Amino acid sequence: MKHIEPQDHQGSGHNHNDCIDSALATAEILCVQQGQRLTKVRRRALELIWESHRPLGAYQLLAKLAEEGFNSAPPTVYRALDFLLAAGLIHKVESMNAYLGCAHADKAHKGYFLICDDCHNVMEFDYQDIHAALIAKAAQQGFELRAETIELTGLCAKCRSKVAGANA
Amino acid sequence: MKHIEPQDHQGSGHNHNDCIDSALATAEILCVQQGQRLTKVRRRALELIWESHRPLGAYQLLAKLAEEGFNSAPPTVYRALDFLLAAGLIHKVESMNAYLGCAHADKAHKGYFLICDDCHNVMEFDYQDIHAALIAKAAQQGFELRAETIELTGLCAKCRSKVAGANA
DNA sequence: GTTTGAAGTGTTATATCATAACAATTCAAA
DNA sequence: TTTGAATTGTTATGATATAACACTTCAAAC
Repeated sequence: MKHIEPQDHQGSGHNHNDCIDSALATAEILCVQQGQRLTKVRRRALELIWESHRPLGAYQLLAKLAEEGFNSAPPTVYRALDFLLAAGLIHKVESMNAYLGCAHADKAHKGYFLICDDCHNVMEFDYQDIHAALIAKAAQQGFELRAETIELTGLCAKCRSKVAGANA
Repeated sequence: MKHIEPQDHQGSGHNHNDCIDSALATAEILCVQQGQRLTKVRRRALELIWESHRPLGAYQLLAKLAEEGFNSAPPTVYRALDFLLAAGLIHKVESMNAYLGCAHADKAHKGYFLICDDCHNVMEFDYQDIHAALIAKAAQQGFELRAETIELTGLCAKCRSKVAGANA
């Protein structure tokens, strides 16, 4: 069982800017390697998604881009999102219709998420045991797995103690 | 590891009407037990969802209901869907924005799905091992699990052989 | 350095999914 | 039968996403 990589860093006492910088650097390298162009709007979209501590909706992102002088029509943002998704630089959280920076874009992986119902923070985790079990389970049915959407919701540790405190 | 309960029955040589009847009968019993009212529109919505072999979109369902003289405004269908979801009689497939009859509404369970990218059929499966592992994994992080969205996409056995045949 | 063609972007319009708010009706318990 | 909660009707709007076609950019081929 591997450890969780926290996707959200609020309160963890470190400089989130480092994460953004690191994610952007990784993105640049990956795009060059794959002959993809990380254009201005794509790059800025990725930064903005990373700057948000929570999954960002397409129209929230569009508003931020528009503020900075980018074209403010929906296709702009959806094209950027499509690119970033295809490049594995972000994930879509299906149950929230929102988008999240991926902290390990350089490693092939699935996005497994723990989503807090209260603070809406999301942790991405990697869990090879479950992944292997799901592949095996699907194969048993003659099913060839392509993608996995694993989104778990509930209460994070911080919000649980907050609730407990309120009740005390 | 438990066996898969096929949610879609096309080609499996049995009478799908039996499944619908059984699901409806279960629904009636559950509603009575819980003091809930399975009204005309709710009942018919559930039947229509079951009659579809694939997850049904809210507006597809709305169109079918409208054909039969039910009110054709969106709130009608979303209210029915909300009721059926809350009662555990249907599931929402988040990655498709579509709704699916639940074959074991009488047993508390999570909806785990195998979704074919090609024919869009969906199989629901129950997998206690994974469920337990996910709970444990979440608990390890101090996270209290409430709901799970597990949606696996790929190619079902039938579509795999179809593709193989086309290439032969 | 010009051509050229593919990739990317701008723009308008529209499709698709979902809910807010308030009025009217139904239905069972008091 | 009243009465109040649940349900449904109705209008409007919000939220998410894509189609279609024109225009621009940019790098490789010439």
